[in-house]
Amino acid sequence: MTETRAEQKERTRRAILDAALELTEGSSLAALSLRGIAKQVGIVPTAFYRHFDSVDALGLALVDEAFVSLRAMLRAVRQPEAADSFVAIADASVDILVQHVRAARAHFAFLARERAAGPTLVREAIRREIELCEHELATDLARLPDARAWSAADLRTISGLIVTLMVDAADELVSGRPEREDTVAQRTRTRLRMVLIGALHWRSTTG
Amino acid sequence: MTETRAEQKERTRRAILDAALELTEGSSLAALSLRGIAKQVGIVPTAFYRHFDSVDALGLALVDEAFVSLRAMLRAVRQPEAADSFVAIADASVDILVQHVRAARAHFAFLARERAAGPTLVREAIRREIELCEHELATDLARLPDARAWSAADLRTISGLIVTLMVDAADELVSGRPEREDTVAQRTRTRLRMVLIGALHWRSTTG
DNA sequence: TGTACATCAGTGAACGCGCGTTCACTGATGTAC
DNA sequence: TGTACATCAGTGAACGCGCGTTCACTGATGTAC
Repeated sequence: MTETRAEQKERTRRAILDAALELTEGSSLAALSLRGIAKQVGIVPTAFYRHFDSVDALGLALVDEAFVSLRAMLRAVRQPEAADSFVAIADASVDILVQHVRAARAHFAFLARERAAGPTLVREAIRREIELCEHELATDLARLPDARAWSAADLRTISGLIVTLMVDAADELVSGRPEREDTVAQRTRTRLRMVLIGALHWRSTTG
Repeated sequence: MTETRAEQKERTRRAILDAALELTEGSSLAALSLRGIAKQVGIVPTAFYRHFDSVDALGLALVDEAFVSLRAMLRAVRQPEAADSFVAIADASVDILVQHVRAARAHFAFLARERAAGPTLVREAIRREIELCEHELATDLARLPDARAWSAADLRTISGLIVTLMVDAADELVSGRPEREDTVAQRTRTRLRMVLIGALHWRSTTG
């Protein structure tokens, strides 16, 4: 045999998750239909229950999966590297965002959608994840020598701004045509530069 | 009689639209159910057809309504007034945003949701409206004396940044608890200040 | 290697339910004289 | 003002459909000897 039963089962499970991600595009998690998924996968509706306890359980699995992709990106962004300036870090982060969104487009599209229109619990979970991200960025920024002039509140403002711009870029990347990728990346780099210039002149103009 | 037949009919139509907006919260336009609306309004499902041709037609009416609220806000923001600085304009714009979101919360919540998860046509319409908004802001900014140092591309970057931050603020206002209103407003004002400082130092550091 | 049995991914019929929409109706409101 | 008729917002029965989930089943894959 070329494929064990376990491998075949995993392949079907994967196909169900992929079909769910695909069908969710253009509507939402709440509108997912078991029978639609089954049709797309090429199994009978009842076979679904060999892989998930219910449609809700599938929804949870999708959320978990998408979060794995999101956290993988955050980890990559935080990877310590020889960064000599804010601008260099920002540019590198945009590259990492673009790469990860390209590699797991369906997951990021799912997150972008459910962040605005998902069930309350999912919305809150995504929001919490983004807040965590802001907090970690603030911590990372605080370690840089140029950051000494900033108060804790300044750091929160700056990291909040950066994360908002990155989330907006991710939204654009998943909702636009793939050929817009470079445009969005370039625009986001410019935006981040402008924000960083504002941040660096912050105290000198207000304090 | 205290109410004409026409007035009563309009009241029911209004009740259908309000019920639809309320039921759409937490899910999406695609998941709207005629029978759910009818139950909420207190009419029999078939009475719906005295007011709308179909459920799709109701969806279009909601989009139209929400756009009226959005455009009313944009008009208010552009109202020429004695604004002596970018910061004063920005602060005033945040106030107008907060007021309008408070007054038409359901409409803005609808737009925030459908922008990410609505039918493709609706998503594109909202996106176009936001782009138009960026373009108008760029035009307005170009008229200000301080803007002479900026190229057309700079103007687009700046207005894009500002609109992105305002849209994010609107998202926060409709999805957070109402008591967060002041926090969101204050944070947005601070963000806009930082961006404007970056914009004012833009050419001097890069050109 | 061959046989007898166990496992279990996928099948197909069936269930009760809510869906959008149609149709002929009712009876209060509105109008013409 | 009173009467006879028209309008039409809302009613209630009915339709065909897709939904999630249950159940007993089949038959290929896997295992024990």
